[in-house]
Amino acid sequence: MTQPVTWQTIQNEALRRIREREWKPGEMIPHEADLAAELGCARATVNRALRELAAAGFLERRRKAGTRVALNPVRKATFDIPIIRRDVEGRGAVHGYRLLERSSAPAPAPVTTKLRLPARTRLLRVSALHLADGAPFCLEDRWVNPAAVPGIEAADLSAVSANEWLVRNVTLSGGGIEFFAMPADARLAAVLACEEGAALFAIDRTTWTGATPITAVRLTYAPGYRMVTAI
Amino acid sequence: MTQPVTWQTIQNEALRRIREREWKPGEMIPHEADLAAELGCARATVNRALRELAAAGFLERRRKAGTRVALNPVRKATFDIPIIRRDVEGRGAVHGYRLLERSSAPAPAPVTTKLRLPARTRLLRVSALHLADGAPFCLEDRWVNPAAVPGIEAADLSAVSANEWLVRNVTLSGGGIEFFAMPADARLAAVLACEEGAALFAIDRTTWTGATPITAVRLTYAPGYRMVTAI
DNA sequence: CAGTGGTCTAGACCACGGT
DNA sequence: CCGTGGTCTAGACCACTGT
Repeated sequence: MTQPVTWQTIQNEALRRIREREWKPGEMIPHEADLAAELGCARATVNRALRELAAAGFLERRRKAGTRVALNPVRKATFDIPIIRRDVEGRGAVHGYRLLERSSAPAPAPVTTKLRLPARTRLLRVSALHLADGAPFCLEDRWVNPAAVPGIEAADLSAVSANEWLVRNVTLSGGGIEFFAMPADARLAAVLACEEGAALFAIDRTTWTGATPITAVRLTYAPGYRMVTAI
Repeated sequence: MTQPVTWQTIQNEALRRIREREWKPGEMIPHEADLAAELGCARATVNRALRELAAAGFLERRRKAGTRVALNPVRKATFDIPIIRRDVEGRGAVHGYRLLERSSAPAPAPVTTKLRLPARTRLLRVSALHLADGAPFCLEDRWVNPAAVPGIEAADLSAVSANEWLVRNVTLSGGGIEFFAMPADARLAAVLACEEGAALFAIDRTTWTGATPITAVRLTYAPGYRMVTAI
């Protein structure tokens, strides 16, 4: 009944020892070589198991110092940020999309600052409303740097959302995300069909390709939206 | 000037090829063995580089089918969920803590449902306010399953927050998180020193050890709070 | 300086799953 | 069936860092 030793076997064993306090928080655990010998596998296997536990925040590893059980395990939550259509469909609803506005205009200061562009740079502005089963779901307010995204000027954003177009056509990139709550102003209340002052969940996202700013977007969700994940 | 080949070298090269459309979305990429030969390294090195790219959502890998560039790269955002004291201190403020309530009571239905406990199970209820530089920062409303957490009945939660006590004394193995916005009711407005109806950012979290429910907590943040991360 | 984790290599076997 | 990724091994060298 002894199953073959894989790195997951080792990982589960390590987790068990942490959970059952055989290895106590803050305490050093045996070296990779010792564990390999004890558990009857190669050091590389132990390494992979422990490396991932360290990445997940359960262990802290340093060269020479060794490995210890994390004292304050930082819980990490990973969110998938799907394109909105998928999000809607994942909730079992039919996705709808309405392009509200598309223009070129000097971007307001908060946007240019976040994208580190000169003040009042002309950017492409796209506003669109996402619907779930016909009801307002999420307002997408976006500013795109056309210099960094050739082709978007010509793209038909009435059929495919800018969100989706960018995911499909723009290079990989990094960026930042902020989650927060904000009250509905008159415009939001009208578009999202809620009362003025209603508490709305919102996401600000900026996207880059290397040092080139691509887009800044604010997604404002209709009341009741919850962003869910597992730890 | 040729630097030693590490898995990160390979990973960057792969990212470059994806970014510059040498490998197009949906397209198959060369096999591990071919890449290893081309890039002058062992297959295991290529494997690690590509495996992590697949985990990050850039590639899709299947046995026999091979590896292809993801068509809809799912953006993933990872949040560190620190203990609140650290969060406050990380913002350059002094953390304060006030225990508001501590009692034992039958938990309301939403809580017992989420924790999959019988209706009206008696749980330990802890309410506490976290302060940043003396101003209300976050209200912690928590229900703890005392059967699963021996020792908490005797713990002094006026000095250390329940949040921190649990992190230190229980091994949390899993759970769920939900982020949302909600309006301040009368109690929240009073405690967080904001107006009734103000838009507040809130987090519902449930925690488990294996199949045993440990705790359900709602963290409600004072207006203006933003949860920030990088992609 | 010396111990520990980080990584690479070359070879091997296996499980999955298209064909 | 058999190609592809998934993983293990044994040995090796290296980088970092505490002492």
